[in-house]
Amino acid sequence: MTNRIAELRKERRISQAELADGVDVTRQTIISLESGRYNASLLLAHKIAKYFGMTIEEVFLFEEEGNTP
Amino acid sequence: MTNRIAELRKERRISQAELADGVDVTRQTIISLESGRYNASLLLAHKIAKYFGMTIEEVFLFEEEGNTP
DNA sequence: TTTTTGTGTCAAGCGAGCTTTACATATTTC
DNA sequence: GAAATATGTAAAGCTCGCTTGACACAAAAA
Repeated sequence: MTNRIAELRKERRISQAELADGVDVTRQTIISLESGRYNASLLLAHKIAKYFGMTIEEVFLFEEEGNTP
Repeated sequence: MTNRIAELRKERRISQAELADGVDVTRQTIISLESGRYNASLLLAHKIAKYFGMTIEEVFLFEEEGNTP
């Protein structure tokens, strides 16, 4: 799973600190999400999507993983 | 945050075990999600939504919580 | 009546998500 | 050149998401 957070943030010229503040987490958390260290929780994903005025599916990309039958 | 998992599951006459199998978690996890013991991870939320042929936003309901300014 | 199917509880354990604090470095601004 | 702004790393700590395994009970099927 990947996400478009850094991309969307730069498009809109928003700093990590600004976003972190807007969705009520620390800057560390934003860094970790952008660098793929771990995935957002469902709640945080929703807050971030809402912050950008998009749906979760538009911000977080689930490229058909877990297809190991 | 609430979800419509139990509702959707019953509509389609699917058992908890069947759903658990379909999204690759244990039955315990489904029970816990349905009873609101905790929230799904983003990845699991996506799998469940996909299982029902819906979006995350349609299955998981974020009723404007966290509005404590 | 016995067996099967579906739902639920309890408890221990591990890794993921997030926090806090502190430090490093590059770029801009004064 | 000094100060502010933006991004990044590292490590310790807590809670939450999910697992495993065992047991309980009700309703349907045999």
